[in-house]
Amino acid sequence: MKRNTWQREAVREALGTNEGFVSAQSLHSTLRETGSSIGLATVYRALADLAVEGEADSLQSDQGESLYRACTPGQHHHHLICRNCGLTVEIEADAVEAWAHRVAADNGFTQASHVVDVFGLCATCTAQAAAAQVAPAPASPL
Amino acid sequence: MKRNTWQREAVREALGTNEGFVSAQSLHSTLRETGSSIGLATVYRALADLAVEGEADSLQSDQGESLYRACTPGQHHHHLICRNCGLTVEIEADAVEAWAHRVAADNGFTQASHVVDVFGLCATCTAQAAAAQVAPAPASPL
DNA sequence: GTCCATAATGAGAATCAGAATCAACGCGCC
DNA sequence: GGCGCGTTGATTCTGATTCTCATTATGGAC
Repeated sequence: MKRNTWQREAVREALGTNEGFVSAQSLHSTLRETGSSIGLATVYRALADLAVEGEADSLQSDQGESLYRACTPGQHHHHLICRNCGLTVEIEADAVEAWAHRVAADNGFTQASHVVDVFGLCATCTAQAAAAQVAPAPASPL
Repeated sequence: MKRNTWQREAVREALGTNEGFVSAQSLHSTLRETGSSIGLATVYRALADLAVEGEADSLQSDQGESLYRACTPGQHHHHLICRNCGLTVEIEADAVEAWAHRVAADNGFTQASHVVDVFGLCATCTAQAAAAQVAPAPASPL
């Protein structure tokens, strides 16, 4: 039987208030900062559970950390992620789904699953980067 | 200046003789088994260099390990990977490239890059799995 | 061929994310 | 309210990867 604990709820809520992907470690710090006495192991367990139940998406950061984010349950989708601020947009990819299955079948593969994530700079961060371009770091003047 | 050492060459060669993705750890063991005295740190450095130079592809396994594989340099491509035996097929994905850029642009994102990998069971492993189905592990007989 | 500066190496320590352990706690059912 | 057992959290452990630093050996100059 699955029990409903405030810790699990706190993790779910903390995840929901975040618009981008967060690591288990930083989610734990955040919860501790809000006065919660939740343990790190519990955060890991709760996140793993949420991911299994389809209430959270997970992906690996460049550094190999697992990052999590609340998502629409029971629906397969992909992400468009700002590599600067972490802003995440859920995108549908029916075309890519079909393509992935076709490619797999063409090569004799069965039980195809796929990882499709798009990284970029969101409009805000693009604007900021453009502003920074006004005073770029000078190249070696030699 | 980049120097040419036999260690770096050994890593490149070991990577090339492998048809699937291998972890740094197992590549190191393999090299030691062949009598090489190469160090683990060196294997990591060599793999990181190869990845930067585009001579190797890397991805994260389920367990968070970094896996590497020799690849055609200077060419963007994706992978169809057998989740049982690790067999890897390079696939082209022009359609997906275009789709990724369009989706990014539609959402105001710039500098789009993407991660597209397809996992499945290769023909061989599918056949093996089917054979195993003949004598499945019995469910609880109660 | 020899010399030299320095990039690269390798053994081991350090670091870090995450999993495992286990006694204590507390939720849900009776 | 009592009980059983699922959950928690402090701690320890593990395993991958990175860092450190003395040593080695490459490649260019001569």
